[in-house]
Amino acid sequence: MTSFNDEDAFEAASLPLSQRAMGATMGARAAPYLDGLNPAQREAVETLDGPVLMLAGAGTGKTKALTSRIAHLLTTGSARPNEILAVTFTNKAAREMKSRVAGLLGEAIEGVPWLGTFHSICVKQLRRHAELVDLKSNFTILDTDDQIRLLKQLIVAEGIDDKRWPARMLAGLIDSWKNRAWTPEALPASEAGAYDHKGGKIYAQYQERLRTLNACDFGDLLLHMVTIFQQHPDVLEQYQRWFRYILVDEYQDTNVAQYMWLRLLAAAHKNICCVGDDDQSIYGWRGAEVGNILRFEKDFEGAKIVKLEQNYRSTEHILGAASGVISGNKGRLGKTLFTESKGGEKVRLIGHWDGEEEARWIGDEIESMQSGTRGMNPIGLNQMAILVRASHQMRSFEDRFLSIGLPYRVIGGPRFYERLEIRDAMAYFRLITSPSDDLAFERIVNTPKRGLGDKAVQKIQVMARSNGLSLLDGAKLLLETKGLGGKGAKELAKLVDGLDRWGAAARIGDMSHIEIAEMALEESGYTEMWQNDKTPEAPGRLDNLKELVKALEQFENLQGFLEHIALVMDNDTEEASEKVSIMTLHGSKGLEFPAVFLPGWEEGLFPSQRSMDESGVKGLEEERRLAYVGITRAETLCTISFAGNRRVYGQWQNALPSRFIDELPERHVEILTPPGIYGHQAGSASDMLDALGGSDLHEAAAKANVYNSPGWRRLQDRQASRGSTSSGMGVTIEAQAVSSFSVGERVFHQKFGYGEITALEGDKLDVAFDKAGDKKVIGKFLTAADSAGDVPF
DNA sequence: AGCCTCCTAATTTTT
DNA sequence: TTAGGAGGCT
Repeated sequence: MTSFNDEDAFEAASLPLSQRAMGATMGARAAPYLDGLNPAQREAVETLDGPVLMLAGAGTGKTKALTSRIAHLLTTGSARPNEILAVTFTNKAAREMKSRVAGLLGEAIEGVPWLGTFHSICVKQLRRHAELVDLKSNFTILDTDDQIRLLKQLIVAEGIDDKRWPARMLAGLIDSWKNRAWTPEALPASEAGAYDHKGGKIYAQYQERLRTLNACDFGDLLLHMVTIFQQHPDVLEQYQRWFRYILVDEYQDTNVAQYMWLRLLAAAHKNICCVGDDDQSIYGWRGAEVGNILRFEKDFEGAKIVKLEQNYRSTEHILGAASGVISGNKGRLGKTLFTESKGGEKVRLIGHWDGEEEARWIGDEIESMQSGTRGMNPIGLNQMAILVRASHQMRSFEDRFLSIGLPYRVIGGPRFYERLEIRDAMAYFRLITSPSDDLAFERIVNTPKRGLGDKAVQKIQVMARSNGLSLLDGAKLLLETKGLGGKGAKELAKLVDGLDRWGAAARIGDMSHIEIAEMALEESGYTEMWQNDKTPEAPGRLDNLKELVKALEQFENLQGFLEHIALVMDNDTEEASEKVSIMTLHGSKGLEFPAVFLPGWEEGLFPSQRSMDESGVKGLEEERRLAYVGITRAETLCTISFAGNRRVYGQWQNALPSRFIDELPERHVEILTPPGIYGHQAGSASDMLDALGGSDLHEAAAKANVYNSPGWRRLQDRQASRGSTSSGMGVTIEAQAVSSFSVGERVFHQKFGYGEITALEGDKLDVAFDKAGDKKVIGKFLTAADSAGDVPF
């Protein structure tokens, strides 16, 4: 089949009428993707030239628009496949786009667009131009583990107490510097002083080490390409000519380095189409700059802004609730989602006594929804999700679901390729393909145990360094010079010999890479190590190793496998069985479920206290966007809940309902009454108390405290005044919580725990905390503690 | 070298 | 509460 382009259209015009009619039909069939688009989507798809910002709210069909745009570029002949660059953040998104583009085009187009993650595309580029940043094109990509081990060596060498200054912390810092496109030379002095005044220095050393190791970390992939583009205009021009049209997904998540890379590439032709939603920017803590999307019009003059606001996912109540919450943020680009679907259930809101009860209630609710006893059609478990703010919240659900036998799946746990045994195995593979991979050598030299402890490894390192050799070669030399004795020497010789043989086998090629991998794992004693391991995880690890070997089948050789795996660490195995999904709010972005539960909406937990402490209003706004993302995951049923008491790090703490609850527009919310003894009618706080009867005094007092909390009272008031047209949702948490404290009063602080007020200065208070000592804190972060909350029970 | 015990710290996570 | 790391003991 031929492709459709301008010439075909031109030819069609000169054809006899009958054939012209046929051509027209074919034309229509060639662009069926345009038919299913609404006017806004269509505009975003058809505006091919110049900068376009597609502001796509949740559930407004942005992937559809994006893929249709690619199809349109191709079918109109505006671009050949390899002239299109489409970038995503995750491999999953890239896969999805690839398959959808293929679906739209059928067989019509030959060739493939450059479609991939920022990192995978940068790797391709960097392998081509590695020498420009003093690397060889076969550089290895370090994972976080390698990175931290390397940093730790530098930190120790620098004489820093790595307990006070953990390597992780520096790894995070360096990462954030790279996200902002700061090379060691460009690092602002204000930043270089971080990490015990040595941050900048160690950063430079680290980069130097990477160069000698012929390695990169993830941040480098982008940063090196930006450097190359800036220093070698000829290279940049080549890519500018090559990629005539650029598309970017999730633009609100781009960091500075990614932004610079994009700007450089688009600088000549400005044919860049960025798709994103400022309201769904939830990765600021990882370097994403909402500013990038907010500034688009200034960055690209004459940019066309298209807003996709028609939502195809959720009911009007769900959208109304989400819109209400997000409207509390300042400086938004501003979109208003609407839907043509009317009716549906309101967002349900329910308070619980504690986290366990919340889990119990949600479990029951899921079961009744599943069986259809809720007066609705039964909903399958696959159609339901529980979205939490922090992963430790998952635990109460897992406990509960295990005990009632409700099948669930946790999404976003530790990933396959990050598991210990997989990384060990891959370190063996790395050494087989590149014997000078020192980090891999360090990792497995004593795994399984070979009697090669710190002392032996140090000897190898000294030998290698003083002779300018890799660790493996250093080890060989050490053996030759008899620098190591006894059992260690014998074992090391065995390992070195093994690595030589496996490596040779891989080069000769009369064994498949799968056989070589199996041989290495077998002869090194690695498999045996787990077979002899009596811990309960061992069988699982052996299974994983088998799975790893199986994964090799899809690759030509070990090298190809390793290169692929460095960037594609995900492993979503689409499971068919019916299970409720439990995941974090972050993990839920981009997904949708008919029924969604949003538990744990409590001040301090959500919005997260830490976020607010560290990033102030910016942090709070990001939390609010997280709330918006959560609500908009739901198609038909959204249930928000909070608990008055929660065990945090073993200590019972009480909490107020989240301020986000106040921000839900009341006409879209239905307030449910908690079940059990608290459930007798829509009672007042005192009814609630009465219902408690003469149980344990502490407990009763604690309950009284919860149900007298401003948040709970507000809920009660709201329930009482339902139907009234008052729009104001009442005073915010801050306004209420800044109530007057007095010296000597017992208070509670989310971070510091319980304490006693020792002095007052306006809204700042001196508090002597039981655990955290004397602190000066702002009143709004404190709540009054009664004796009840004080006593763990 | 390996096991055991004590101490500390504790969001969100992709590549 | 609990998990992971570090340091100490055998």
